Amino acid sequence: MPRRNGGPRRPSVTDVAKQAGVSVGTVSNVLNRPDSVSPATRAKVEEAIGELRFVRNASARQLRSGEITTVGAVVLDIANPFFTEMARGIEDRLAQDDHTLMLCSSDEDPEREARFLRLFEERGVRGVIATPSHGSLDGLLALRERGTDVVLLDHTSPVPEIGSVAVDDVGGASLAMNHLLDLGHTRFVFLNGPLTLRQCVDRRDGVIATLTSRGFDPAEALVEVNLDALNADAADAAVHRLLAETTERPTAMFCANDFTALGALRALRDCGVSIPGDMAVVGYDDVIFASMLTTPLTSVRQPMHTLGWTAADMLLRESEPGRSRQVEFEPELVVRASSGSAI
Amino acid sequence: MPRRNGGPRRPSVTDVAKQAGVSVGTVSNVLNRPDSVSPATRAKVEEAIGELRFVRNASARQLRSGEITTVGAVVLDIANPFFTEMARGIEDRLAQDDHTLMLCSSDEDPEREARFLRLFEERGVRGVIATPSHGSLDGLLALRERGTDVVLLDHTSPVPEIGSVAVDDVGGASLAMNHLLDLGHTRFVFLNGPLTLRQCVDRRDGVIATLTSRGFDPAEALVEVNLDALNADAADAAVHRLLAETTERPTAMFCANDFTALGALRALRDCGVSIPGDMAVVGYDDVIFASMLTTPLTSVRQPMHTLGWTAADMLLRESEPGRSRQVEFEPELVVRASSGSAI
DNA sequence: TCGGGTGAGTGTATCGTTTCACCATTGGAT
DNA sequence: ATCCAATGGTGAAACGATACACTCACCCGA
Repeated sequence: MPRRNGGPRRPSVTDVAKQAGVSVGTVSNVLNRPDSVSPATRAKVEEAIGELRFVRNASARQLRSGEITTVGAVVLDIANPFFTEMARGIEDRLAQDDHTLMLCSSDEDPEREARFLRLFEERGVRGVIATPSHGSLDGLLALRERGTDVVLLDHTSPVPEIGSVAVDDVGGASLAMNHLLDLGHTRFVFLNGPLTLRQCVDRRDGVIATLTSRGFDPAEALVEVNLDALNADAADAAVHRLLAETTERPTAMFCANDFTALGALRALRDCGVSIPGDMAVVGYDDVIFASMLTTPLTSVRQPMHTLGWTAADMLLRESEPGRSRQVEFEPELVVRASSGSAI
Repeated sequence: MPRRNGGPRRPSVTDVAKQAGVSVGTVSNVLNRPDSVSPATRAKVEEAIGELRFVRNASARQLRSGEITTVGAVVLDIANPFFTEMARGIEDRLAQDDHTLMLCSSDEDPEREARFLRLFEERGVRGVIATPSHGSLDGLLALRERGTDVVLLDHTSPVPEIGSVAVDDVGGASLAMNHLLDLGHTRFVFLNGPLTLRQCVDRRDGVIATLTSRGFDPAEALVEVNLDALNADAADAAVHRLLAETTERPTAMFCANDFTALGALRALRDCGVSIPGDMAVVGYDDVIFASMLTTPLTSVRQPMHTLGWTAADMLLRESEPGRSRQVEFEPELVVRASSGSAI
């Protein structure tokens, strides 16, 4: 039975009732419907609560009443500012309705993800917000089918029963490329990540489409580099290789992610390429330190806080009829020194 | 009563028992002590569980058995990599014992902190790990007194009933200063934060002590700058002011935090001060991007993951007798290009 | 044949709340 | 005097899973 660690049993409503000389029902009323109790008895009960240091038992409460004020969230990586910023947004929306967030990091491991989903379900959470790891949505779909509300984050939902909040990655890439084209650049590098990630595929589509629509032949104007992972070291190495091989060097570079942009910047400086003079650079995500680099980084900003806020909002309004279930936001370009002007 | 959202009631052990033609006790045995059930009946029960898509109700389970596998943690800022890295450490240790973490961010707001502590207590968590906001430990002490185990993180405990895991900030500052002294520097800037933060006070003590012990008079060799907040913009402005005012410029700078170091680097470059040629710079925390700057930053690394791991370990072993309750780790200096050599 | 041991399964009390049908007491209105 | 409604309060029945004391076969050795 639940005891204080090593100590005596925690006081229950029964103890409070005894101490105050009333029935348990009255104690419960004081706790949940204080207006329906006379001031005198309420005072007595409250005093007893204080004296005994009574603290409600959430398990019993939830078991009986079924009232749920917890929402579960699984993100890909809790160490990435992109996700923590979204978590902030979720939390802020939940706080408005006195709900709380239970945050877990799947580390892109489907097994961990499944474990957390089961945990949430056993807990009987109000709903789950998830950034699915690695394509497979089966677990989430099954969960939804068993009756738990689900909202997808940074991933568009393929089915109408599951809501989703995402960002237009095709459009984001267009923003970046149009910016560079407007500056007069004609030869580009696209430093992209693995094409198993939806984000990378979408951003590539945006790059290609933009070039084509502006009258360029991608096969000619674009050098594509695909990294194994979206991190700085991989980017650093790739850029070194690129500079060594290429004879006619491009003048602009679009990176799929700010971390890769960071690595690229390091490599470029290493090789004596000035930024933005010899090479304009644009990143993606606008993470916290993008503006704090020695050469502040132009980047595509995603409304991270709003994403989280909206997902939580969608979950809490789940029962409302006829609202839109698939939301997509537009990213925004933040221009800083690293792109500059080609003229 | 707990229902699927909008759907029928979730199946319970009773439903499973009926479906499988056994008693509820047997179902419970299959769930918790599968070896004590014959293979034939176990199969029947498991089939029923699958058919009905039965999922345990955690509230009822916890209410009856008192078994707790959740630990609560409150950190100051979930967006700071320093804290998320510690959270990782906590989670890794908890996973070993099949426990899970409920992570909350107090945003340094004592009211939010109190709200989360109450939530944890009502939930009957196994214990709480907290980085206390703003000095006052009263809430934590009261919680402990009511029987919930508590471990302090990045803060030394003033009382024996509460364990703590912290880092020697005095020693960390010494590492940084000794490094700069060894390089031959003789005039220093200490870019510190507000002295209401324990960390800033301790680091200052370390700076002063080190200078003194190496034969310098701090009043002469050291320029102290106290920022209102530990962020890049404040540091940037302060360094601009400093360079304008000072006639005999110091050659080395120690920053209380990597974010302030970032701002300082920006200001220095702005003013044409070369790094590390004209000014060596050392930061604190070794956050993720410290190594990825154009001039990689020398920084004092704290064993963040280990801190979290140890705190969780301490909590899980709470009942063991005679183990040390106040742990302090030593930080480590990571030397990179930004400090270089003064010779 | 009997007593005892063992393995498999049953039935019910229990955890701490909330809910809800139900009583008592009051103070008017009829 | 009688009835009615309102007000404040009671106490037992849930909620779903677990623990535990118990029954019932069945087998074994004496």
